[in-house]
Amino acid sequence: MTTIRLYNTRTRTKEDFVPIDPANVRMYVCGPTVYDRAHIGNARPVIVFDVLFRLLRHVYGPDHVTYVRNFTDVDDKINAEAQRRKEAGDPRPLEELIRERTDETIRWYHEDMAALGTLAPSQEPRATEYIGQMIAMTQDLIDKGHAYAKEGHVLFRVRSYKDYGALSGRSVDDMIAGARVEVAPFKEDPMDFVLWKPSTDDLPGWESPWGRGRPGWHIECSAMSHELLGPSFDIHGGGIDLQFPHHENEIAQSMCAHPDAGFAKVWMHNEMLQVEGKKMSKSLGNFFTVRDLLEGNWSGGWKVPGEVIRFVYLQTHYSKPMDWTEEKAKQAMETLRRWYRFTKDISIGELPFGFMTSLADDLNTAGALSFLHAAYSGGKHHELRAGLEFLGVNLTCVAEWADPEGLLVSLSETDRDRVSELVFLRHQAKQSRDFARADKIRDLLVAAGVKLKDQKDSVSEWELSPDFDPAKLEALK
RNA sequence: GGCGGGUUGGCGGAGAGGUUACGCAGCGGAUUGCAAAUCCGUGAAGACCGGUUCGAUUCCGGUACCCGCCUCCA
Repeated sequence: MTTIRLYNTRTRTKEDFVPIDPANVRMYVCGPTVYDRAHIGNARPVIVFDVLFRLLRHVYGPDHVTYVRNFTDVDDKINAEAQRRKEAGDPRPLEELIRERTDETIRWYHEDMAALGTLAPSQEPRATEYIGQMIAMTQDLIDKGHAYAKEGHVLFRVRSYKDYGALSGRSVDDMIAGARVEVAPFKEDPMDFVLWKPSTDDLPGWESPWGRGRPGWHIECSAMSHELLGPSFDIHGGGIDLQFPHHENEIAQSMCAHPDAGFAKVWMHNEMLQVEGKKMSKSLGNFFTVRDLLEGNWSGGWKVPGEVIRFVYLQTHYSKPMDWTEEKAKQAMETLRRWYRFTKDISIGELPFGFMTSLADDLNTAGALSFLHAAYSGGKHHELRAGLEFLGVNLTCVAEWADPEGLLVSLSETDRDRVSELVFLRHQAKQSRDFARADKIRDLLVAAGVKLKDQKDSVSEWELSPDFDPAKLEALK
């Protein structure tokens, strides 16, 4: 059996992965707050842990892996958007507006992530459907002396968990020294964090022993992972920016509520994504959603197929910062296009030599890809295909933009005749050795997005680029 | 200020204490009327300064620079 090795943030070492129960390998990944379209940074953990999900299913069997990824659907940004709609004149109650907004955002999320070739997790719990469990866990933490209620809030007593800060390598005292937060007066300790907070009438809220309110951010992951995966499970994943405070607080809550269980064994964190070397931000104009890329609504200006986006992400190890650049996207597209031609009609073979070893070595997707290149240049196209399938690069989807015949389907009769005519005219010009004319026609066709493949004696074969523009064919007299 | 991560050839990007990463671009060649596409071949690296070692880009220490987190952003 393949031994998977994973870098564990908790121990800061790469370890052999040994599941608690090989018959049910359990993974929890922090999912999105559903207030808007997912941006391309959100897509990174989704792709990274999708690859891990596929690897685990391969090694332990598809029915022996449980992957939970949550939706945070209680959040101030969601509330703000719902309130904006209400103020705009929508007469419906706030709760309904919120539900509509989160339902819509979840639908978008599913569409966009599916376009990236990711499998659906086993379960996708919504925070609002686990409020009862959160209240119960909060009460349990109070009962055990790890939390206290004050002025409608419930706060976690950080000093009651001796290992607080272990995951992110901080001590409570250091954090207080460097803290820039204003400390609420009802906190016993500046680092204590909220498990429950009161809601005003214009905010969504749930009845609780501490009055009408809503949960703090961190408790949802503790409550839902416990409910769906049990008090201990194998892998907990998310972006490195969640390491502190979110994951630190999750550990504190869960370890204090279930002291002997150990909570998550392996903690994995993906590094952040940049765009053209800079942090992605709306003010820099380099902020893109996945949908923006898919629809060509970004600085590159062209539609980036989901498989291409996925391929670009796979080229960088998850633990390193990744830079999204147009150049990378172009190269990835060319590589996939070339590979597609040689794999489309080929059966799935064995995985290429070295492929699985790389992937099992802390998810070295970039290394695994190099073995795909080797399979390609070695003529082992059925192995190349197997590797692509394994990584979730769906050739059926690639066909939509890489298959010349597929592109021709959408070509009108007139345009097809026009292209054929020009290709034939060029052929005639070549026959009569009028190379000036032949080259002029060639330049026109290329500019219009027609790719020519010259044959020895017969008329050239041709196919279309995705950017084919029939209007440009009219330039020739 | 505290904590964490990074720095590899023109660009992107991996592994390994000593032997070619790989991809793109470049260069040379095959092919072509010339190109494109395709194929073959090929030069080029390890931020800086020390240390360990027979030998380090790979291990250890320091310096510089970059990035992230510390503010419910993956």
